[in-house]
Amino acid sequence: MPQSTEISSLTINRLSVYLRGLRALQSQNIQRISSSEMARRFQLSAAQIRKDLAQFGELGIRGVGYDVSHLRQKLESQLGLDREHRAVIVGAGNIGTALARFPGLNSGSFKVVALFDNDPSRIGDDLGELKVSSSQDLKAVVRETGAEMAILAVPAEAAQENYEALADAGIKAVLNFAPVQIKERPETRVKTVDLLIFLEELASTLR
Amino acid sequence: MPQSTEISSLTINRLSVYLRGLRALQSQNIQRISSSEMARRFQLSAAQIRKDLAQFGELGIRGVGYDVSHLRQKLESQLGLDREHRAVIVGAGNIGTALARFPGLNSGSFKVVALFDNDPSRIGDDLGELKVSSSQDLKAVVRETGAEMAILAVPAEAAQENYEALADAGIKAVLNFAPVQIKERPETRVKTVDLLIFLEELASTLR
DNA sequence: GATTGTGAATAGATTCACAGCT
DNA sequence: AGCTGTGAATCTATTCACAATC
Repeated sequence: MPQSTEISSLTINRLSVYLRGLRALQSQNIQRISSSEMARRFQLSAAQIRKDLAQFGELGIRGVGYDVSHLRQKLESQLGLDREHRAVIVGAGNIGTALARFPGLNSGSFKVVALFDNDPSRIGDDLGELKVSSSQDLKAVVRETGAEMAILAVPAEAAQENYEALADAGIKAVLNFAPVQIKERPETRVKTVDLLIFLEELASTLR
Repeated sequence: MPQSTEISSLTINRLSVYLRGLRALQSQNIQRISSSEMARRFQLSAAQIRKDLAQFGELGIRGVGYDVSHLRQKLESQLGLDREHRAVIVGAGNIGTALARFPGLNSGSFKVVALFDNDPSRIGDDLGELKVSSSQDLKAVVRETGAEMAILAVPAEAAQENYEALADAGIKAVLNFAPVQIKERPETRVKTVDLLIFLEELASTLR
C-alpha cells in the first residue's frame, strides 16, 4: 500500500539505518533476511521495522522474509539516494575542512563539489581535490556544478546571511552546524546539527 | 512540582535551546521574559515551553514571566552544566582534530583534556594546548585528569573496541561519530551522531 | 511452520483552553 | 490585566497480536 501521507523524519532516520545494515548484509552475500533478524542485528523492534517498510508497498514475502537487494534498492530510491547529490561546503574553518576531507561525504550518493570561505588568506588553499573558493563566486559555482545541497560551517553570527546567500543561489537543502536557529525560507530546507546539544544531553545523564 | 518521572531526551534537547537563548538575553541585560516572547524568539510554542519548565518546580511568576538569571541557573543545574565536565577525544583524524580545535568544546562547562590516537606517526603532534597521546595511555590519563566523557572519532571498524576501552577506563558517557550501532554497557552511555544520516534525511526531501 | 502486513491497543508528546496567582 | 501552571483533548509513534500468505 503506497504512502498517501508524509513519512515522518523519525522513520526516515530509521530507513537510513536499515539501509546501512542492508549494505553490510549484501557485502556478506546474504540474500534474504527476516524482520526479526534485522531487529536483532540493529537493536530495534521487529514490528517497527515491518511497519516502516510496509509504508511503501508489500516489500516482503510472508513466511520468508525480505530480499536484501530488492529492499536496498527500494530504500535507496525512497531516500532519494539512487542518484548523485552534489553539495557545497561554506566555511573552511575546522569543521568545514574536516568535512571536506571526510570520506563518507564523497562515497555513495553525495559529492562535495566546492568549498567556500570569505577570508582572503584561505582562498586558494588546497584540500585534496578541492580548492577553497571565494564566497563571492557562490552563485556562479552552484549554477555550473548543479549543486543542490550545502553544508554550512560558519560562525553563528554569519549563519543566517550565508543561508540567505545559499537560498539565493538556488540551493534546496542546508545542513547547518552553527548553533543558531535559522529563519527558514519555504524553498530551502534547513537541518541544524548542534554538537553542543548532544554533549549537553549526555552531560545531563551524568547527574 | 518536582519531576518524579524521567525527563525525555526531546525535552532535554529543548532545555539546551532555551539555555542558549537565556544566555543571549542575559548578555543583552534582559531580566525578565514571558513564555510567549521566548516562543517568538526561538520558534517554538509557548505552551510547550511552559510545560517543559514546569517539570522542575514553579519557576515563573504568574502575571509576570520568568526571571532570566534564575531560570538560567535552574536549567544549568538541571542539565548538569553547573560544573566542569572533562572530556577526552579518541581519534586524531579529521573530525577528532577539528573537534579538539572547536572553541565551543572548551568554553562553558566542557573541557577537552586529552586527544588520543594509535597511529605512532601522529602521537606527539601539537594542537594548541593539546598534544596527541598514545591510546595505550588512555586509562592512566583518564584517571589523572578525572575525565568523565569521551568523543569517539575513529573509523567505524574501530569504534566498538575503543568504546570498550573507554568504558574500562571509567568513562561514563560517549559521543560517537562513527556510523555504527555501539553495543552499550549499562555504566557507559553512548549517543551516536551520524552525519550521513542527517544528509540522507535532507536528501529525502529533494525528491 | 514461518514470517509478513496490519488493525487495535498502548504509550508518548504536543496543543488547547482556562483556572489560579500576582 | 497578564501570564503561568496544568488537566483535558488531540495528535503521533510504538507495540501487540493475529489473520493472511507463502
